[in-house]
Amino acid sequence: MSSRIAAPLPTSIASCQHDHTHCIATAMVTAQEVCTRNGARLTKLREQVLRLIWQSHKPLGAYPLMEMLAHESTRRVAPPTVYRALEFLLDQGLIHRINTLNAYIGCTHPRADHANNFLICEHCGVAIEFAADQLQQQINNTARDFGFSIAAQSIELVGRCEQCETAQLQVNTNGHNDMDTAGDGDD
Amino acid sequence: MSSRIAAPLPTSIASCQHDHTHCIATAMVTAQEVCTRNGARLTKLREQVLRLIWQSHKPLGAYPLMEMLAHESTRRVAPPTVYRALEFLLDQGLIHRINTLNAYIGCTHPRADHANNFLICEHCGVAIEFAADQLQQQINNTARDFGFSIAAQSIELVGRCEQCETAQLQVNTNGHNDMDTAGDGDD
DNA sequence: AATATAGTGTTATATGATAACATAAAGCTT
DNA sequence: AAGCTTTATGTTATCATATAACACTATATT
Repeated sequence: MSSRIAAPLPTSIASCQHDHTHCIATAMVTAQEVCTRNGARLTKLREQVLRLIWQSHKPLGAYPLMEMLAHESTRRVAPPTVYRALEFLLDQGLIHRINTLNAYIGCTHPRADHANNFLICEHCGVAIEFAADQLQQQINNTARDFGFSIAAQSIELVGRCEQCETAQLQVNTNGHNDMDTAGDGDD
Repeated sequence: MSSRIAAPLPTSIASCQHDHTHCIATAMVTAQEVCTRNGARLTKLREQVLRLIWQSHKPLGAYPLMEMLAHESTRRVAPPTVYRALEFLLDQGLIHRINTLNAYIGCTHPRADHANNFLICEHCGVAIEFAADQLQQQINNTARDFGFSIAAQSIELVGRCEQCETAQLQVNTNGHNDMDTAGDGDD
């Protein structure tokens, strides 16, 4: 098996069995640490945006996020407000942008090298960040072969996560769809 | 060295030394073959769009493409016209979409498995499609480890191609920039 | 307190993509 | 070839994503 990032286990993320309150809490503490170390300010707005992004393990678009913000504060929130917060969080390595979806997701290991590698389930919407040493080695080899120096890397694998794939097989076998509402249940 | 796709050699693409007329000609012939085999129609418009995309090895946005079309035909061309042609060409595997850039580029090996792997030079704008067996193997391993089944894959490495990196080093050494106009010279 | 810097609010607009419906062209059937 | 069906393109309107420019406010520094 290839190496993975540590906790929380991605399979448990996808399986909706994990304590997501813990995910959020950890992320917020880590975020504060990262910002402090970088001499950056995790303002109220930025923290609010990060928390909203962490509401689930599904990538969140800027405009849905904007509406959530507006809903929380009863004031109007314009695009630049959101995009500036997103830019800050991206710069700090606290979130990633999923190019395939034009959406944003919390980084599960903000301290490590900031590769941008995701498994994206097209059924339940969950995006699982992964790191794999051997894979990274091959990436580096490829770049080296071409004399290419990498500044940013994005690997996005779109398909079906284990849970949805299994459920889908059941559909094929049973003749009815157990997963009709699966897409609505966050994390 | 990792395995690569066959001709034309990516390094020669980036070096602006290759016979790009040949690239275009080959692409158009292959496109016709692919369409014929698939029972699809490479209409005048679609061929025109494919040819325009193949004008360079730099990803081309839909709107620039639209203007080029309008310029060629003196009639107005609306977005759907372009996007439908792009969709067709994507379906046939004749072009790729570069998610990082919201842009489109000709596929250099439309017959092979349709991975979407690119080295994108942020200096000269050229995108080099690559295939590497060992890398692909690691991708597959990673997916397997997570029980994830891949439907579509996109690897985008952004950085500097060999030529631009070398030129940049010269800048650092000489104290002046030899590459000021490099971004303008297509392939 | 005065000043500088960083962050946020606000308006307008750029950029990328699609929905819905109308028209035209190509392929089939007789 | 005439009529029908299917596919492709034209056209208008609109949605979705993102940024530019400038005003104002809060925070940090002196």
